[in-house]
Amino acid sequence: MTRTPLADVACSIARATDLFGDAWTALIMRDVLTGVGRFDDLAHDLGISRKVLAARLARLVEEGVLSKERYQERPPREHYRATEKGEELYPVLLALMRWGDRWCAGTDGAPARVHHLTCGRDTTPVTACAHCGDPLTVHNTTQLPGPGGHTGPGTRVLGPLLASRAPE
Amino acid sequence: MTRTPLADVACSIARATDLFGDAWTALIMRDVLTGVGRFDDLAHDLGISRKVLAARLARLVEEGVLSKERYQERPPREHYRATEKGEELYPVLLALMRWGDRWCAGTDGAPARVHHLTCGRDTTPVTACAHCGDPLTVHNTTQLPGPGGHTGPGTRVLGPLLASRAPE
DNA sequence: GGCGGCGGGTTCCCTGAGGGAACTTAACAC
DNA sequence: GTGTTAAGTTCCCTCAGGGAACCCGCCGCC
Repeated sequence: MTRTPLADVACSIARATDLFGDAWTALIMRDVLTGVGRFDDLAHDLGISRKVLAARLARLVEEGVLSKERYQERPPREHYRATEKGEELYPVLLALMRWGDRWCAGTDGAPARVHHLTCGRDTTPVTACAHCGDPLTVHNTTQLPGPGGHTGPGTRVLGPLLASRAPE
Repeated sequence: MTRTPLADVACSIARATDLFGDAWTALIMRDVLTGVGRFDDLAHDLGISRKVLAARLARLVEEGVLSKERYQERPPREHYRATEKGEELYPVLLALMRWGDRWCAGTDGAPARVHHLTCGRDTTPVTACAHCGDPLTVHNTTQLPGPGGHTGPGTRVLGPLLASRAPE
């Protein structure tokens, strides 16, 4: 299959997707970020093949998203924890969860609530502008080439194409 | 392969991942949301196999994320556009892009900038609490079972496990 | 001190999804 | 009637994922 390598494309979405665009990675990160860090727990909880789980974990450790730590010496036991790089995937999970809540929830509502400890309320994650705090949508934003947007052969920028929408 | 079906798991992340947890889907949505909607344009832009592109588009249309519209009659030409359900995937893309910018960008910076038309500035997407506007992180939130969190066999809730972190 | 169990993987085989490229159909355009 | 563009479809091949069995170090215990 030789999955098309996306990491070298000049698009942060592609680069992130190269790691994250796998059905299991998001769920592994969900579990690890919520405290499930042991191999067997992950395997049982996710229903993932142990082989694939081992491969995913190795990849995530290699990428610096997880770290493997020995939490007891005798007998030697290890678990996986999120690094800072891994913890910052949390907003991606929240965005996915929010979308799933809105569009995939059954009649009885969302399967889980997010409780914001700081303000003490159940909350809904909103993707907002860092400056003005307004929610960002397709319609009130546009993408422009950035400093790293070298447009060589085979590279792509998250296109500044919004203005030139396809013909009506 | 019979990819493990995740849509029936009681977790919105799993449900969203069932659709979105594929390397191509995120990139297709990126393109469609930025105005690339024609089959050939997508195929060239992404470098995706045409067979897989056709399958992905069919799936996305079936799921109600994209719609296929005829934009000219003679000769008949069609393109794909995001539905409301599809447009709401934008925050997920922004979160992915932000993460990629922070952790995968080269020395020359992010490949693209997000410009917020409403406030007129280049912005950084922040995942914030809908109530107080504070950024949400792993540390200031916890997950609790929601109304749809029926914990039958084979179902899972994004666990309320944060408090009971694995042993140190 | 041998036996069972647990945690954390690794190995095996099998299926089927993805890659690549060629082929197809339909509607013009010259 | 030859060429071009758009939008798929078909073919073959390889390799990643699923499933289940196997393995190894280190216990606890009787």
